[in-house]
Amino acid sequence: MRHGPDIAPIAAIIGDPARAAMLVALMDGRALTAGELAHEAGVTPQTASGHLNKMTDAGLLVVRKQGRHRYVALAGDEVGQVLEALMGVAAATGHGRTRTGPKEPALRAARVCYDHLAGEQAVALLRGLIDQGAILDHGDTLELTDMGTARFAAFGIDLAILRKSRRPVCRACLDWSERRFHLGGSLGAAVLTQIYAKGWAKREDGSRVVTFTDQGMQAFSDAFGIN
Amino acid sequence: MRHGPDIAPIAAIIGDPARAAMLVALMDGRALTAGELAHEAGVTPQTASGHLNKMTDAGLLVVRKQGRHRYVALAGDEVGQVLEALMGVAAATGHGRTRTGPKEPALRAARVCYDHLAGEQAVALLRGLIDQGAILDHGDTLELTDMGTARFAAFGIDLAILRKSRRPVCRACLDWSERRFHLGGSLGAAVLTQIYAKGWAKREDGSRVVTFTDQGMQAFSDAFGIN
DNA sequence: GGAATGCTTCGGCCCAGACCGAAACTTTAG
DNA sequence: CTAAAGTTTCGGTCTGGGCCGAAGCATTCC
Repeated sequence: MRHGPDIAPIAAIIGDPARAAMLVALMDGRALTAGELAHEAGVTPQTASGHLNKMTDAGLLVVRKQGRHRYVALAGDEVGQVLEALMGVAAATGHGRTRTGPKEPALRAARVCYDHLAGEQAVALLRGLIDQGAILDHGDTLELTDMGTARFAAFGIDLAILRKSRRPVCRACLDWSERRFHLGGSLGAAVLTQIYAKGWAKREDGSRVVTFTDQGMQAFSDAFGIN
Repeated sequence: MRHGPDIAPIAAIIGDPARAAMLVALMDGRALTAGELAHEAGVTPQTASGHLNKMTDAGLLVVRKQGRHRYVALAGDEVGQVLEALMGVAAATGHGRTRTGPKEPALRAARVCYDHLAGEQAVALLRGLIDQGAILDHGDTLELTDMGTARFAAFGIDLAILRKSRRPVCRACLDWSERRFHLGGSLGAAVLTQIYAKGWAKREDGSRVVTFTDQGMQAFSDAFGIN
């Protein structure tokens, strides 16, 4: 502990099986109630309550009380990124039977990563945007071109609004199943929102899987120049 | 625990203060002996031995026995990336006094990240390489151009050798003090090696700080088109 | 109003695991 | 060969913390 922040307390919090299960359950970006998380982790509500207190105190979660429910969500996409990174190491170092990613093919194809799209489709999306010249990757951050801004405006996303937030608009997020980058940040979140709004895809209940309709997949590919 | 690898055991291992101290001490990329790590973590050798066994079993460390010493190093740059990511969250969520990065200005300017350069200088380096057209950022990975290959050859780095290893040559590594990307991978490591070899800079003992000489800084800036 | 639901606090049990002392083992030094 | 240094294994102690039962607040429903 010569310098830099102390990572042990944070890692210790993630290191408990019940808490890790809760965090993973929250990785789809939804806000869940304390009771749902207790069931998810396989512990009683009073045990879960203690865990949630610890995680909010540590700044990993944010809470919103609403009626008699307590809705909990990940505190930010930074937390989600750490969880994905840990999954990468856990998968790589996992005792022998190293599976490259999720078992279910559906999960590998398209899933939710915190609040944006991940998986094969997401990787293809970013690749298509770069090939089209809508996004430049300038080393430190992804950079949206004017052409890209216009394209997203046509897609129904107003970049001016996104830029007002402190959250980075474009962010390269490492996909632990594909081992490639996909589009994160507020723009990545907005794209997923639009995909839902247009009815191209919907989220499977109780899972991170995102299922595209046939027409949705076609429209998605056309819109972003995939293959 | 619906799907995906189990992150709790890995996080639990990092979550112990003594083990976290050892891992952080190893982040400068050197291989340290078991005794040195015991001292670093403030525990007795026999306690450290147990910790090292756990971490090697988990795949976080690699060991090389040499004489009566046991040299230990991080198992790969993936592990280093997780540690840096955890530092980012620990710094961001750390009780109020959020410092953006290392306190010491020297540490912020240039330091070692696993086995390559990090800090302001490293970020400037990658920026310069991209501006020069030596490296293209193609979304998923950084891509070295032919021009870049020639430039590095002139710098004394043989890319053909680097490409033989399974380790990625170019890798974008997120700098937790600068919050920007710098050059990692085997090429990043080779650059740092050459900087040492040319006498442009040297590592401070017992610290991650890298100190450039005046001429070294000048030569470094000239070589990579910084500012 | 009473009853049900969701969540929290309190108290106590219990176990994993971090720690060290002592001693053995291995390699280098003299 | 003896001595010393580095490391490991064994045995035992002890504390931190995860867990649940019971009870106590809120909020909503009837």
